[in-house]
Amino acid sequence: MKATFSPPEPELMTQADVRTRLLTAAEKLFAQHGPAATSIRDLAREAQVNVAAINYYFGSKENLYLETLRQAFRASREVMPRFDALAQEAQATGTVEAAHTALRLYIEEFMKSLFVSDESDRHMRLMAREMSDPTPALDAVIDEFIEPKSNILKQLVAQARPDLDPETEVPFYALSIVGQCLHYRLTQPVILRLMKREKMTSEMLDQISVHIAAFSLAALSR
Amino acid sequence: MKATFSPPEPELMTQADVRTRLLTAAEKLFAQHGPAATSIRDLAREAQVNVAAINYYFGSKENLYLETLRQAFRASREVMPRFDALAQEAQATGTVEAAHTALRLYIEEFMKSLFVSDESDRHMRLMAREMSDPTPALDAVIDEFIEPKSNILKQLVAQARPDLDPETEVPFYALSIVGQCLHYRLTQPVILRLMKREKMTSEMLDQISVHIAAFSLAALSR
DNA sequence: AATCAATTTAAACACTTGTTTCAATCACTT
DNA sequence: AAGTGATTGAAACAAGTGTTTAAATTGATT
Repeated sequence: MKATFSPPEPELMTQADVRTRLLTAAEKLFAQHGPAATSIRDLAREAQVNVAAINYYFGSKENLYLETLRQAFRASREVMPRFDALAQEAQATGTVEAAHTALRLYIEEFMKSLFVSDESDRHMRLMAREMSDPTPALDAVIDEFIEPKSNILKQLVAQARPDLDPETEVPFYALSIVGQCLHYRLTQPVILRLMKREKMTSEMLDQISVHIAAFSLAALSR
Repeated sequence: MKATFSPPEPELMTQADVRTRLLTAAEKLFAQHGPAATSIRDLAREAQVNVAAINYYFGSKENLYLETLRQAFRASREVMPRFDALAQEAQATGTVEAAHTALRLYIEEFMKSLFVSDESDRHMRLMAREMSDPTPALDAVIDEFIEPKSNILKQLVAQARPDLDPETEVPFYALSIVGQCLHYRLTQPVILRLMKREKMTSEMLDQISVHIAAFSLAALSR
C-alpha cells in the first residue's frame, strides 16, 4: 500500500526551514551558473537537504526555479518605489528640467542596481539570464518587473520630450537608454577586457553613469 | 590488440565530407541552442553521421565547438572590409559630415548583420552567446572580431567629435552606440514581447536603425 | 503511551550525457 | 586480387540527470 503525500500549502509555510534554505541555495546557484547547469544534487548539497526535498516541497526543479525567480523580483520590486518616487516628483514639478534630473538619477540608480554586488546583484543576474536565455518563466519577469520599470522610464522620456508620440517614438528612446545600461551588464566580460580592467569598480560605474546620462540627455535635447 | 587511429590533418581536408557536414550542423545547432544544450547525438543526427565521428574528427565536443567558433568569425571577418571601406572613405573626405553619414551606414549595416537570418545570423548568434555566457573561446572572438570592429567605430566617433579624448572619452561613445544595437539582439525575446510582435521584421529593423542613428548623432552633435 | 500524518532518508529508477570500443567496411596501393 | 590503413557503425561504457519509491523518523494529538 503506497502512502500518498500531499505537499504542504506554500502559504502556510509550516516547517519553513527546509523550504527557505532551499530557496536561498537556489537563488545563489541559479544566479551563479544558470538553471541548466545547476543540478538538484548541487542544490541539495548547498542547502544541506535531501535531494527528494526539492520534489517534495516544489514538485520539480523547474518549479523551484520559477519560485526562485518570483521571490527574486518580489524583492527587487521593493526597490521600485524609489524609481516611482523619482518619476512622480518629476511629474509634479512638470518642467523639462525636472525630467532631465530625474533621468540622470534614474540612470545612476539603474546602473547601481545592475552592479552592486550583494543580494540585488543575484536578483539582477537571474533576470538578466532570463532575458538573454529565456525559460517559460520569462513572461512573469516581464509582467512584474520589466514592464513597470520600463513604463516609468517612458514617462520620464515623454516629459522631457512632449513632442514625441508616446506610442511610436517614446519606446525607442527608452530602449536606447536601457540598452546602453544593460550593455555593460550583459557583455561585462567583453567590456572589461576591452578596457583592460580586471573588475568593475565603483569609480568606473560613476563614470559610466555620467556618460550615459550625458549622451542620452544630449540625444533628447532638440 | 587495439588499433590506434590518428585523426587526419585538418589542413589536408581528406574526406572533407563528414568533417564539414559536422561543422555545418554544429554551427546551426550551437547557434540555435548553445553548446550546453546541444548533445553530440543531436549533432550526429543533424549531420547524418555516426556519434563516434565527432570524437574521431574533433577529439571532443568542446573542440568541435571551438572549431565552429573559429570558422564562424573567420567567415564574419570577410564582411569586415565593407565596414573598413566605410571608415576609410570617411577619413579620406575628412569632414564631420562624412563621419556622420558613415556612422549612419555603420549602424544600419551592423543592425542588419545582427538580424539578417542566414549564415551571418548564425555567426552573430554564436558570438553573442559567447559574449553573455563566455567559454574559453571568448578571447579569440574578442581579438579577431570585436576589437577590430570596435576600432573602426571609435575612429568614426573621433572624426565626428575631434574634441573628444581618443583614449578616455571616445570608447564610451562607441559603447553607447554598440550597446543600443546589441540590446535588440541580446534581449530580443523581451523586446518583441514589449512591442507586442511575433518576430523581427525588416521594417522594424529599418525603423530601429534610423532611430539609433538619429539618437546617437544627436548625442554626438554639440 | 498510542496513533497518525508530516517529514526525512537512502536507494533505485529510467533516461541522457560524452566518450570508447572493436568489428565491419571502404578506398587505395602493391 | 590481396593487403593495408583510414573510416564507419552499433553497442557498450561510466557518470550524471530529474524523479519516484517505500521504509524510517519525527512531532504533535488523542
